Amino acid sequence: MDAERRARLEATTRYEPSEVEGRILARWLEGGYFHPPAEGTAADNFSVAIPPPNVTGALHMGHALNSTIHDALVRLNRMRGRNTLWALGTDHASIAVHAVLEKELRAEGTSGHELGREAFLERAWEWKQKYGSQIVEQLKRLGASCDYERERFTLDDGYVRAVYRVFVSLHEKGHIYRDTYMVNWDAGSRSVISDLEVENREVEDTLYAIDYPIEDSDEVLTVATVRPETMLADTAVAVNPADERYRDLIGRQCVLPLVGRRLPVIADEHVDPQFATGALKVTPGHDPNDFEIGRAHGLDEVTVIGEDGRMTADAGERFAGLTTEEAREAVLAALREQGLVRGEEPYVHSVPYSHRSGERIEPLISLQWFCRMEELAKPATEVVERGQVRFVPERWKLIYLDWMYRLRPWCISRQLWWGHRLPVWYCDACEETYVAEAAPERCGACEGELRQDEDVLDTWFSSALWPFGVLGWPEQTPELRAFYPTDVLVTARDIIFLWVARMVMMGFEFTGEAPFGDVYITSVIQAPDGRRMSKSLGTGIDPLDEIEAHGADGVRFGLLAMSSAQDVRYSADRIQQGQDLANKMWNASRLILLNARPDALRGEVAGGLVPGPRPVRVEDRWILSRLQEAIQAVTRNLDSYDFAHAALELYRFFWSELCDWYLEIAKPRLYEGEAEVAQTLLWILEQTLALAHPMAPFVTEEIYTYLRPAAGGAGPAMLVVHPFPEVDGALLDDAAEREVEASIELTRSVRRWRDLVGVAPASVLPARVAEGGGEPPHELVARLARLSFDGAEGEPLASFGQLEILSSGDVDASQVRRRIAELRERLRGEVERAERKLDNQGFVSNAPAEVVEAEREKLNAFRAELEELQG
RNA sequence: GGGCGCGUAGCUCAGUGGGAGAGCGCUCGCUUCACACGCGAGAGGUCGCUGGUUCGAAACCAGCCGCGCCCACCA
Repeated sequence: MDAERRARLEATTRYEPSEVEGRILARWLEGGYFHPPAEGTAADNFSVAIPPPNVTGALHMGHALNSTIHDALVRLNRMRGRNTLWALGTDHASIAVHAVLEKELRAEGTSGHELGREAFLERAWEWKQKYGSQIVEQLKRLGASCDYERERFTLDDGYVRAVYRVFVSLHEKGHIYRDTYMVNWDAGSRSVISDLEVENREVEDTLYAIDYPIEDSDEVLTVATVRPETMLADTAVAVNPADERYRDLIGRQCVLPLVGRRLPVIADEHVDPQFATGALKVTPGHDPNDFEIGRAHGLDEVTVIGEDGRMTADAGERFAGLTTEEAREAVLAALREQGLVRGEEPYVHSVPYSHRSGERIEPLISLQWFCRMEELAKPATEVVERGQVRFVPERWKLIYLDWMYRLRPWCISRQLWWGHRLPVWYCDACEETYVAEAAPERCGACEGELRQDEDVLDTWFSSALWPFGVLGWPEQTPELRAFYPTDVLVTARDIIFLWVARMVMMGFEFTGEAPFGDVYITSVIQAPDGRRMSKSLGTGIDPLDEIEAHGADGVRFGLLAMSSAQDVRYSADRIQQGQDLANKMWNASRLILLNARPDALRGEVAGGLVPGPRPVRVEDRWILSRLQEAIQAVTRNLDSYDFAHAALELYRFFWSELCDWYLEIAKPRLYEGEAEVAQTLLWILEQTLALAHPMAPFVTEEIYTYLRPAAGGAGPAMLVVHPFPEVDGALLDDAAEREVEASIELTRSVRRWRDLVGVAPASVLPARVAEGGGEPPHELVARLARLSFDGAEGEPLASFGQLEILSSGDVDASQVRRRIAELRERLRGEVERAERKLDNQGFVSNAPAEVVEAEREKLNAFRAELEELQG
């Protein structure tokens, strides 16, 4: 280390993330560490594909958690020496882009409609060029080691080819078809949306009872509805076939009020005789349930509500042009005039809303493209049933399967412009339809002009191809060979159906295998008060602000530490804990690096950087053994997706064992220039940095820039490609652990005593080892508990095992006696409790032998301690 | 209507059959030559309630109370 760097290290008593992170990131990128060669096989390599963020998106807490988890896994595997790819890309996000641009255009006093398709798309591309890479830059801030040189966008030419290939193939197989069917119309985005994009909300409405006169009689049939305006499209009235009350009416006609249409009274099992009057007005054009009934009975499908959410001309002159709410009032007023409103009552029920625009869904009959799911679902269901695709936590498996078992056709066309325009052409002259990857020139039948379908595909249609699309499929690219299938998918539970299930289906259909092995479902991070984190509620916390304030490592550690199988509230304390850990690592490293003499290093370097450790004392063997346990625990936790425990185990080892005890114990030897302890410390530091790197990459990499020259520069150029530590069984040492832990306990006892008795912290107390007491207490106790064994004589004030503390000027003897009495009392209680337990025959005979044995040992220990206090 | 999950220290959460844990907060004490984003010591819990299984339950079972989420075409 040159003098200047050394001086800087000495002066920097606080780790400054903002000063470090940009510099370290640049070196990773320059070094090409995130850009693996497309070599080897997917079985040997490690790969993941990022859930492609929306181009409109800014990094939110969900991305931050997801990316931190991805990155921990990616870095872990890269350090294990696997050829590792984190495939990166962004999603075109039709609806979101439309929403953003429409807002801009409105501000300019125009609209997409006025602009027209071509100009709108031009504008969308401009917008994408300008803002689309924002989130990618933000991922870098987090330290995400994606392959930034292989970035994909779902509207790239290659990706479009993949989408078209899939569409055409599914069409050829008969899975994709065009049909007139009831769909979820979202007047907000002016498009149809899929069932999955609909959310049902509890709404308080009014249930109206309306009299429908029966033809050629004075009787009426009373129906119940919350949407009186839809009566204008009624084409029947239905009753349950088993309902005695109405049996005679079946086959007769009602006269639809206000309209005058004849409505047959039909019998259908769907009708619940218990509900309201047991008579259902049937509106096949505007209610999904009625649509089914209508199709079953061959009823007319009348439409009175248009795609703009307003009443159409077919609603009649009085109502045409009104919104549905206005129409409802107008219809009710007209019915009241005729005395046909029989009753009204408050009624709570669930109503569909668009998850995209937030507007109420209007069920409409529309000509759309659909994808049948039965065939596609088969292998995707089996593979999860068999556990070849494994959900973590496992409970999501049931939820996935439950959905797969009752899949319905997926409406895949959208009335938008930004996206993959359907590869479908129509000939208006002869009504031929062409589905092809490339536009046909003319109609093959009549040579007529062709017109391409105006619609684009559901954004999730293209996302479903992501794991192989991102690797260049349908071309047989080297990337595809090297990295498909991927190893694990990490995502949030809200897109298990929208995305995960569809990827599995498409994976099987087009590559013959599942696109990933494990599916890890992350926590959802809520606001600290337990509400949803959202911009509109004002409950969002910006990860970039947090990175700014606490450093990327702090944010990463905090997110991992708070992650769980449950949803969790955002914990600022956990982030702070991570920041503190980074600072602690920095300062512990300073202690070692500034005091270890590099010329002291001896021995061979194997794999890493520092020659193996040179333990000479029991505490050296102790910390090396503890380090092995920590490596084992962290590794196991990372491999089993238990990130919180991985993070907290690292913290515990580093702070509570390495810093609190070993560094304090070893310090004097380090200052004295002992070569062995210096080497041991440098080796432990190297191992620990590598262990922590997947979770806290920046601070560990920064420290490595000091460690490497200090250690002679033999190892890997950067920590990012340093071998991940492996447990060395030869370093596990139970005897050393027991011995040092006993010393730690002794130290704690002495400190507790000092504190209680009120000895000044700085004063060193005379102490000795009781006669015939065997081995003297370890010298580390003397240092850590501030005792001196310089042969002083005197009365013992207190004893801890063989250790006696002698009276001196600083101690109040009466206070000491009182405390000792209390301690004895407590120990007697412990002895009694243990004795009682061991007297319990049930316990002794039924509990496992080692449990009983452990209890006996405890009892003996308490008895011994008590005995010692008697002196 | 069906399903999933949660209720543990003041707060946020671990712990899933052998004597209640972490971080923060709180109290007391420390400019101890890596770190005050620090060091040492401590207080604080009838583990939602009621029953059961067990020698032993925070953990397993049943019921109840409270909270959250997902799925579902009863107007």
